[in-house]
Amino acid sequence: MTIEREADLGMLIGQLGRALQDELFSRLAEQGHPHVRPRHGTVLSVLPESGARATELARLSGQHKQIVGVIVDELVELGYVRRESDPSDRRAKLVVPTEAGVDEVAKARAILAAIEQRHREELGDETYRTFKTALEHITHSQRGWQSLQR
Amino acid sequence: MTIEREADLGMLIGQLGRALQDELFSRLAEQGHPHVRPRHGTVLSVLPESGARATELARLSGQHKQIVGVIVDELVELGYVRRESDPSDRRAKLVVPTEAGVDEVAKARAILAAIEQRHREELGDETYRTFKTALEHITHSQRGWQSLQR
DNA sequence: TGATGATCGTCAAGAATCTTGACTAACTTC
DNA sequence: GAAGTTAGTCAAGATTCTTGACGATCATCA
Repeated sequence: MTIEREADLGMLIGQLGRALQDELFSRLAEQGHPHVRPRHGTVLSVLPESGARATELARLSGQHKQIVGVIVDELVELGYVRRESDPSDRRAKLVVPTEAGVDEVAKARAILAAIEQRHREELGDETYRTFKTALEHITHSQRGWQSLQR
Repeated sequence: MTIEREADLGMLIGQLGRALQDELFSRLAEQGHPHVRPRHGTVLSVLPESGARATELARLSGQHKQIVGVIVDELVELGYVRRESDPSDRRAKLVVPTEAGVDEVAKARAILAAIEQRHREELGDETYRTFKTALEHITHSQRGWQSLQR
Protein backbone atom coordinates (compact mmCIF):
# COMPACT_ATOMS: atom_id res chain seq x y z
CA MET A 1 0.00 0.00 0.00
CA THR A 2 1.65 3.11 -1.19
CA ILE A 3 0.70 6.70 -0.84
CA GLU A 4 1.95 8.50 -3.92
CA ARG A 5 1.32 12.21 -3.87
CA GLU A 6 0.87 14.64 -6.70
CA ALA A 7 4.24 15.91 -7.85
CA ASP A 8 4.89 19.58 -7.24
CA LEU A 9 7.15 21.83 -9.26
CA GLY A 10 10.09 21.29 -6.94
CA MET A 11 9.98 17.51 -7.12
CA LEU A 12 9.55 17.50 -10.90
CA ILE A 13 12.46 19.86 -11.49
CA GLY A 14 14.71 17.92 -9.14
CA GLN A 15 13.88 14.58 -10.71
CA LEU A 16 14.27 15.90 -14.24
CA GLY A 17 17.61 17.46 -13.40
CA ARG A 18 18.99 14.22 -12.02
CA ALA A 19 17.69 12.21 -14.98
CA LEU A 20 19.20 14.64 -17.50
CA GLN A 21 22.54 14.50 -15.73
CA ASP A 22 22.47 10.70 -15.71
CA GLU A 23 21.94 10.48 -19.44
CA LEU A 24 24.37 13.24 -20.33
CA PHE A 25 27.32 11.82 -18.42
CA SER A 26 26.57 8.26 -19.33
CA ARG A 27 26.62 9.15 -23.03
CA LEU A 28 29.70 11.35 -22.66
CA ALA A 29 31.48 8.39 -21.12
CA GLU A 30 30.51 6.23 -24.11
CA GLN A 31 31.78 8.91 -26.49
CA GLY A 32 35.29 9.08 -25.16
CA HIS A 33 34.89 11.36 -22.13
CA PRO A 34 34.60 9.00 -19.18
CA HIS A 35 36.27 11.25 -16.61
CA VAL A 36 34.27 14.46 -16.78
CA ARG A 37 32.02 15.04 -13.79
CA PRO A 38 29.02 17.33 -13.54
CA ARG A 39 30.88 20.23 -12.04
CA HIS A 40 33.38 20.22 -14.89
CA GLY A 41 30.47 20.89 -17.20
CA THR A 42 29.49 24.06 -15.37
CA VAL A 43 32.84 25.56 -16.29
CA LEU A 44 33.42 23.99 -19.72
CA SER A 45 29.96 24.97 -20.91
CA VAL A 46 30.69 28.67 -20.43
CA LEU A 47 34.31 28.62 -21.59
CA PRO A 48 34.83 30.43 -24.92
CA GLU A 49 37.26 28.85 -27.38
CA SER A 50 39.34 31.97 -27.10
CA GLY A 51 39.71 31.42 -23.37
CA ALA A 52 38.67 33.36 -20.29
CA ARG A 53 39.98 34.33 -16.88
CA ALA A 54 39.07 32.30 -13.85
CA THR A 55 37.12 35.17 -12.33
CA GLU A 56 35.11 35.53 -15.52
CA LEU A 57 34.37 31.80 -15.44
CA ALA A 58 33.21 32.11 -11.86
CA ARG A 59 30.80 34.86 -12.82
CA LEU A 60 29.51 33.05 -15.90
CA SER A 61 29.05 29.72 -14.18
CA GLY A 62 27.59 31.26 -11.04
CA GLN A 63 30.08 29.63 -8.73
CA HIS A 64 32.66 30.84 -6.27
CA LYS A 65 36.07 31.54 -7.68
CA GLN A 66 37.55 29.08 -5.19
CA ILE A 67 35.63 26.20 -6.72
CA VAL A 68 36.42 27.36 -10.23
CA GLY A 69 40.10 27.26 -9.33
CA VAL A 70 39.81 23.64 -8.25
CA ILE A 71 37.72 22.69 -11.26
CA VAL A 72 40.26 24.26 -13.61
CA ASP A 73 43.01 22.29 -11.85
CA GLU A 74 41.08 19.10 -12.60
CA LEU A 75 40.39 20.12 -16.20
CA VAL A 76 44.11 20.74 -16.70
CA GLU A 77 44.79 17.30 -15.23
CA LEU A 78 42.25 15.77 -17.63
CA GLY A 79 43.79 17.60 -20.58
CA TYR A 80 40.74 19.70 -21.40
CA VAL A 81 42.20 23.15 -20.76
CA ARG A 82 45.54 24.96 -20.52
CA ARG A 83 46.46 27.84 -18.27
CA GLU A 84 48.23 30.63 -20.13
CA SER A 85 49.53 33.79 -18.60
CA ASP A 86 47.54 36.87 -19.55
CA PRO A 87 49.91 39.36 -21.20
CA SER A 88 47.71 42.27 -20.17
CA ASP A 89 47.60 41.50 -16.43
CA ARG A 90 50.31 39.70 -14.56
CA ARG A 91 47.90 38.63 -11.81
CA ALA A 92 45.62 36.85 -14.23
CA LYS A 93 45.82 33.58 -16.10
CA LEU A 94 43.82 32.74 -19.17
CA VAL A 95 42.05 29.40 -19.18
CA VAL A 96 42.00 28.10 -22.75
CA PRO A 97 40.32 24.89 -23.96
CA THR A 98 42.45 22.27 -25.70
CA GLU A 99 41.24 20.28 -28.68
CA ALA A 100 39.90 17.67 -26.28
CA GLY A 101 38.05 20.37 -24.36
CA VAL A 102 36.41 21.73 -27.47
CA ASP A 103 35.41 18.20 -28.43
CA GLU A 104 33.87 17.55 -25.02
CA VAL A 105 31.77 20.70 -25.18
CA ALA A 106 30.61 19.90 -28.70
CA LYS A 107 29.60 16.38 -27.71
CA ALA A 108 27.80 17.55 -24.59
CA ARG A 109 25.82 20.09 -26.59
CA ALA A 110 24.95 17.48 -29.20
CA ILE A 111 23.75 15.04 -26.54
CA LEU A 112 21.55 17.64 -24.91
CA ALA A 113 20.22 18.73 -28.28
CA ALA A 114 19.34 15.11 -29.07
CA ILE A 115 17.54 14.78 -25.76
CA GLU A 116 15.55 17.92 -26.46
CA GLN A 117 14.74 16.66 -29.94
CA ARG A 118 13.39 13.42 -28.49
CA HIS A 119 11.04 15.29 -26.19
CA ARG A 120 10.07 17.65 -28.98
CA GLU A 121 9.00 14.70 -31.11
CA GLU A 122 7.00 13.22 -28.24
CA LEU A 123 5.16 16.43 -27.41
CA GLY A 124 4.89 18.06 -30.80
CA ASP A 125 6.69 21.16 -31.99
CA GLU A 126 4.22 23.72 -30.74
CA THR A 127 3.79 22.27 -27.26
CA TYR A 128 7.54 21.88 -26.87
CA ARG A 129 8.15 25.45 -27.94
CA THR A 130 5.58 26.68 -25.42
CA PHE A 131 7.21 24.55 -22.75
CA LYS A 132 10.71 25.80 -23.44
CA THR A 133 9.68 29.44 -23.59
CA ALA A 134 7.71 29.10 -20.36
CA LEU A 135 10.65 27.36 -18.70
CA GLU A 136 12.93 30.23 -19.72
CA HIS A 137 10.51 32.78 -18.30
CA ILE A 138 9.93 30.90 -15.06
CA THR A 139 13.64 30.32 -14.54
CA HIS A 140 14.42 33.97 -15.11
CA SER A 141 11.58 35.11 -12.89
CA GLN A 142 12.37 32.64 -10.11
CA ARG A 143 16.00 33.68 -10.06
CA GLY A 144 14.79 37.15 -9.13
CA TRP A 145 12.41 36.07 -6.38
CA GLN A 146 14.30 37.95 -3.70
CA SER A 147 13.21 41.26 -5.17
CA LEU A 148 9.63 40.26 -4.28
CA GLN A 149 10.43 40.19 -0.61
CA ARG A 150 8.74 42.66 1.71
CA MET B 1 33.01 41.69 -23.08
CA THR B 2 31.01 38.66 -22.22
CA ILE B 3 30.09 35.66 -24.24
CA GLU B 4 26.68 34.54 -23.04
CA ARG B 5 25.41 31.41 -24.73
CA GLU B 6 21.89 30.22 -25.34
CA ALA B 7 20.67 28.28 -22.34
CA ASP B 8 20.03 24.59 -22.92
CA LEU B 9 17.56 22.42 -21.07
CA GLY B 10 20.17 21.24 -18.59
CA MET B 11 21.27 24.71 -17.57
CA LEU B 12 17.70 25.96 -17.24
CA ILE B 13 16.58 23.05 -15.10
CA GLY B 14 19.63 23.33 -12.88
CA GLN B 15 19.23 27.05 -12.38
CA LEU B 16 15.50 26.79 -11.72
CA GLY B 17 16.03 24.00 -9.21
CA ARG B 18 18.54 26.03 -7.23
CA ALA B 19 16.34 29.13 -7.29
CA LEU B 20 13.29 27.18 -6.11
CA GLN B 21 15.27 25.66 -3.28
CA ASP B 22 16.57 29.05 -2.24
CA GLU B 23 13.10 30.55 -1.95
CA LEU B 24 11.53 27.51 -0.31
CA PHE B 25 14.06 27.19 2.49
CA SER B 26 14.34 30.90 3.00
CA ARG B 27 10.58 31.18 3.52
CA LEU B 28 10.43 28.05 5.66
CA ALA B 29 13.04 29.64 7.91
CA GLU B 30 10.89 32.77 8.20
CA GLN B 31 7.85 30.65 9.04
CA GLY B 32 9.33 28.89 12.04
CA HIS B 33 11.35 26.12 10.43
CA PRO B 34 14.89 27.45 10.29
CA HIS B 35 16.69 24.14 10.70
CA VAL B 36 15.29 22.01 7.90
CA ARG B 37 17.70 21.36 5.07
CA PRO B 38 16.89 20.26 1.55
CA ARG B 39 17.47 16.59 2.14
CA HIS B 40 15.00 16.61 5.04
CA GLY B 41 12.37 17.67 2.55
CA THR B 42 12.93 14.64 0.36
CA VAL B 43 11.83 12.41 3.22
CA LEU B 44 9.18 14.63 4.88
CA SER B 45 7.44 15.27 1.58
CA VAL B 46 6.72 11.57 1.08
CA LEU B 47 5.93 10.72 4.70
CA PRO B 48 2.24 9.88 5.26
CA GLU B 49 0.66 11.20 8.48
CA SER B 50 0.06 7.60 9.47
CA GLY B 51 3.79 6.91 9.26
CA ALA B 52 5.92 4.61 7.14
CA ARG B 53 8.90 2.30 7.46
CA ALA B 54 12.36 3.55 6.64
CA THR B 55 12.68 1.22 3.69
CA GLU B 56 9.39 2.49 2.28
CA LEU B 57 10.65 6.06 2.68
CA ALA B 58 13.82 5.14 0.83
CA ARG B 59 11.80 3.76 -2.06
CA LEU B 60 9.39 6.73 -2.16
CA SER B 61 12.10 9.35 -1.93
CA GLY B 62 14.40 7.55 -4.34
CA GLN B 63 17.33 7.50 -1.97
CA HIS B 64 19.45 4.83 -0.36
CA LYS B 65 18.16 3.49 2.89
CA GLN B 66 21.43 4.44 4.55
CA ILE B 67 20.82 8.11 3.87
CA VAL B 68 17.20 7.83 4.92
CA GLY B 69 18.38 6.41 8.25
CA VAL B 70 20.58 9.43 8.83
CA ILE B 71 17.91 11.87 7.70
CA VAL B 72 15.39 10.29 10.06
CA ASP B 73 17.92 10.62 12.88
CA GLU B 74 18.14 14.32 12.15
CA LEU B 75 14.37 14.71 11.88
CA VAL B 76 13.99 13.03 15.28
CA GLU B 77 16.58 15.44 16.66
CA LEU B 78 14.64 18.37 15.18
CA GLY B 79 11.38 17.08 16.65
CA TYR B 80 9.68 16.47 13.31
CA VAL B 81 9.21 12.70 13.54
CA ARG B 82 9.12 9.88 16.11
CA ARG B 83 10.35 6.34 15.68
CA GLU B 84 7.82 3.77 16.88
CA SER B 85 8.31 0.04 16.87
CA ASP B 86 6.20 -1.76 14.30
CA PRO B 87 4.01 -4.34 16.07
CA SER B 88 3.81 -6.48 12.96
CA ASP B 89 7.54 -6.82 12.35
CA ARG B 90 10.15 -6.67 15.06
CA ARG B 91 12.88 -5.70 12.58
CA ALA B 92 11.03 -2.62 11.44
CA LYS B 93 10.39 0.75 12.98
CA LEU B 94 7.61 3.10 11.94
CA VAL B 95 8.58 6.69 11.26
CA VAL B 96 5.65 8.92 12.27
CA PRO B 97 5.47 12.70 11.85
CA THR B 98 4.88 14.83 14.94
CA GLU B 99 2.68 17.91 14.96
CA ALA B 100 5.72 20.00 14.03
CA GLY B 101 6.46 17.65 11.16
CA VAL B 102 2.93 17.91 9.78
CA ASP B 103 3.16 21.69 10.08
CA GLU B 104 6.45 21.79 8.19
CA VAL B 105 5.06 19.73 5.32
CA ALA B 106 1.94 21.89 5.13
CA LYS B 107 3.98 25.09 5.04
CA ALA B 108 6.37 23.73 2.41
CA ARG B 109 3.47 22.71 0.19
CA ALA B 110 1.84 26.11 0.64
CA ILE B 111 5.04 27.93 -0.26
CA LEU B 112 5.52 25.87 -3.42
CA ALA B 113 1.87 26.35 -4.33
CA ALA B 114 2.28 30.11 -3.93
CA ILE B 115 5.37 30.05 -6.14
CA GLU B 116 3.49 28.13 -8.79
CA GLN B 117 0.57 30.56 -8.53
CA ARG B 118 2.93 33.48 -9.08
CA HIS B 119 4.26 31.94 -12.28
CA ARG B 120 0.75 30.99 -13.37
CA GLU B 121 -0.31 34.62 -13.10
CA GLU B 122 2.71 35.78 -15.06
CA LEU B 123 2.24 33.29 -17.90
CA GLY B 124 -1.51 32.93 -17.99
CA ASP B 125 -3.53 29.89 -17.00
CA GLU B 126 -3.42 28.09 -20.30
CA THR B 127 0.28 28.50 -20.93
CA TYR B 128 1.09 27.46 -17.39
CA ARG B 129 -1.08 24.36 -17.68
CA THR B 130 0.66 23.42 -20.93
CA PHE B 131 4.02 23.97 -19.27
CA LYS B 132 3.23 21.87 -16.22
CA THR B 133 1.76 19.01 -18.24
CA ALA B 134 4.74 19.03 -20.60
CA LEU B 135 7.13 19.09 -17.64
CA GLU B 136 5.39 16.05 -16.16
CA HIS B 137 5.66 14.19 -19.46
CA ILE B 138 9.27 15.10 -20.04
CA THR B 139 10.26 14.20 -16.50
CA HIS B 140 8.56 10.84 -16.75
CA SER B 141 10.01 10.15 -20.16
CA GLN B 142 13.51 11.26 -19.21
CA ARG B 143 13.52 9.07 -16.12
CA GLY B 144 13.09 6.12 -18.46
CA TRP B 145 15.85 7.07 -20.90
CA GLN B 146 17.88 3.94 -20.21
CA SER B 147 15.24 1.82 -21.88
CA LEU B 148 16.13 3.65 -25.12
CA GLN B 149 19.65 2.30 -25.01
CA ARG B 150 20.66 -0.27 -27.53
C1' DT C 1 10.24 -28.15 11.76
C1' DG C 2 14.35 -26.80 9.97
C1' DA C 3 17.07 -24.79 6.27
C1' DT C 4 17.50 -21.16 2.98
C1' DG C 5 17.09 -16.85 1.19
C1' DA C 6 15.09 -12.23 1.48
C1' DT C 7 14.30 -7.98 4.03
C1' DC C 8 14.95 -4.35 7.88
C1' DG C 9 17.79 -1.21 9.80
C1' DT C 10 22.51 0.12 10.90
C1' DC C 11 27.75 0.86 10.91
C1' DA C 12 31.55 2.61 8.43
C1' DA C 13 34.46 4.65 4.96
C1' DG C 14 34.87 7.75 1.46
C1' DA C 15 33.71 10.55 -2.77
C1' DA C 16 31.72 14.79 -4.66
C1' DT C 17 30.28 19.28 -4.14
C1' DC C 18 29.77 23.85 -2.24
C1' DT C 19 30.57 27.65 1.53
C1' DT C 20 33.17 30.85 4.17
C1' DG C 21 37.12 33.42 5.55
C1' DA C 22 41.49 35.05 4.78
C1' DC C 23 45.68 36.23 2.30
C1' DT C 24 49.42 37.73 -1.34
C1' DA C 25 50.41 39.85 -5.53
C1' DA C 26 49.20 43.00 -8.95
C1' DC C 27 46.47 46.64 -10.74
C1' DT C 28 43.81 51.24 -10.72
C1' DT C 29 42.55 55.64 -9.12
C1' DC C 30 43.22 59.87 -7.18
C1' DG D 1 52.79 57.29 -4.00
C1' DA D 2 48.76 56.08 -0.90
C1' DA D 3 44.51 53.77 -0.80
C1' DG D 4 41.31 50.81 -2.43
C1' DT D 5 40.15 47.07 -5.77
C1' DT D 6 40.78 42.80 -8.23
C1' DA D 7 42.97 38.02 -9.50
C1' DG D 8 44.02 33.88 -7.85
C1' DT D 9 45.07 30.68 -4.03
C1' DC D 10 45.22 28.29 0.70
C1' DA D 11 42.55 26.24 4.20
C1' DA D 12 38.81 24.45 6.95
C1' DG D 13 34.52 22.57 7.10
C1' DA D 14 29.49 21.67 5.85
C1' DT D 15 26.39 19.01 3.04
C1' DT D 16 25.01 15.31 0.44
C1' DC D 17 25.34 10.91 -1.77
C1' DT D 18 27.75 6.16 -2.76
C1' DT D 19 29.38 1.68 -1.73
C1' DG D 20 30.09 -2.39 0.94
C1' DA D 21 29.08 -4.92 4.73
C1' DC D 22 26.69 -6.78 8.83
C1' DG D 23 23.35 -8.88 12.59
C1' DA D 24 18.57 -9.54 13.46
C1' DT D 25 14.28 -10.92 11.89
C1' DC D 26 10.98 -12.70 8.70
C1' DA D 27 8.96 -15.79 4.90
C1' DT D 28 9.00 -19.88 2.19
C1' DC D 29 9.13 -24.48 1.28
C1' DA D 30 10.83 -29.17 1.50
